[in-house]
Amino acid sequence: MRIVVADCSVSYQGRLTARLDRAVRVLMVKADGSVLIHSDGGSYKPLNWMSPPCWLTVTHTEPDEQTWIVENKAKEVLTITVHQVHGELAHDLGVDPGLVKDGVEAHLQELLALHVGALGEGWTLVRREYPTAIGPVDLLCKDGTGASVAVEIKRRGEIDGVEQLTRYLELLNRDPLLAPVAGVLAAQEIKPQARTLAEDRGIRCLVLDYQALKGADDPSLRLF
Amino acid sequence: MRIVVADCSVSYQGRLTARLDRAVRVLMVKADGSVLIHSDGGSYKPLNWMSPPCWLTVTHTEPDEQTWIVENKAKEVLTITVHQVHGELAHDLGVDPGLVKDGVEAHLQELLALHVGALGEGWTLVRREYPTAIGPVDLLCKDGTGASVAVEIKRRGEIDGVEQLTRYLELLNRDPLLAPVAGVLAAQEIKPQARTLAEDRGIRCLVLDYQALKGADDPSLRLF
DNA sequence: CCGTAAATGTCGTCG
DNA sequence: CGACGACGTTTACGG
Repeated sequence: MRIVVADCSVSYQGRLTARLDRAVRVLMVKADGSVLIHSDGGSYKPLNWMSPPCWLTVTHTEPDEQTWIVENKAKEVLTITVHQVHGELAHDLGVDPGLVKDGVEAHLQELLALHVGALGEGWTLVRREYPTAIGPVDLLCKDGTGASVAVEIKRRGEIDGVEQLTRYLELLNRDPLLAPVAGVLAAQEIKPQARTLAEDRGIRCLVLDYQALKGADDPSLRLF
Repeated sequence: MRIVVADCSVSYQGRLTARLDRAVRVLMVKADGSVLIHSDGGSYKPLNWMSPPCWLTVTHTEPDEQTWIVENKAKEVLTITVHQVHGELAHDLGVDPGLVKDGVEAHLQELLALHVGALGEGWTLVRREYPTAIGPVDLLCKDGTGASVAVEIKRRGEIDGVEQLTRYLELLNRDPLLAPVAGVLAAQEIKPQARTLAEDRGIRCLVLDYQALKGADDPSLRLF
């Protein structure tokens, strides 16, 4: 990793054409050759960048000026003209152990698959990732009466999730072995608009309590 | 902007729970208090971060150890334990003039509006950005027989685009002066799932050749 | 390797 | 401020 604070101009030619006029910025060159150009604001997204795999070539066009050219296989080119270097720092970081996450959608699905009874009395799991022509349904279940229910799981329930589930339901209901198939949108948080649309379409909304699901050995599990 | 190369451990509690075990990383502290934690690989996305607006507090828990706590309004907390500092660099960058983009996206609509004949024999343009209650349709056309056709243009045709066009068609078909209105999804690339859904709904899929449209003076223009 | 869905998405625009 | 769509989306996961 090499970090350079420099007065620079930048141009990018690739999926679009973009340019950064001359200013002082931070250039981050990673071990794999990728380059990030950061300003002193915005969010984590750099002003401009080149992702690996890519190759950096530095040339001195003038005594006090460098030109960095970063290219990749797809012929995208990031060109950085370094007018003046204000600071520099380099260090070998080695390989990172990586981020360990907890609480994403996959975990919710896992937990709910394990405790499908939380959806209703006597419910059973048919399978996770039940395949359809347009993609897999998160959970396909049978309710207490043996009727099919498709469950779509989201961290946040929004319009998109309702649309997604609606598409699945439309397809599943064409299968005479399954039909009629009801729908449940399960999420840690459900936006009012999504709830309105879902209920309008006869889809049940269920707010999940992740903590309660995790502590599901606890019989005081509360989902409703 | 302040950059610190440090041996550190990190934890994040907020929309999810995540943790980074001890390793040497680059900590970038921006003028607005936001913090990025980068490793020597991956892409432009940091391993972990806190976006502005947020506030950084540094405490010395032990003589040779700092604890950085970054919090925001939503009570999300990023905690960085700095075990050892290997390098440091600070510089005032000032305000950046920002990225200037030259979009390609709008061009596609422009080009197709000019050469609407490419959609079919005898087609004519009614108008671009034809207004509906839920937003403008990219193109409204008449085909060779005088029937209405709504055209949705995307760089990449995905499910979302089909849903969008479906909503437009539903509205447009309520207008007795227009109905029946057919639909065309036109994109440089159409995903199989989107194609399946579109055709299921009677929406025609059309793959656009940007180069051919650009060289549209050339009578050998081929879209099909 | 390709395709699809998730994301602490981020970022603009528009109501 | 919230909703919606685009993004050089990026990233992870499954066939």
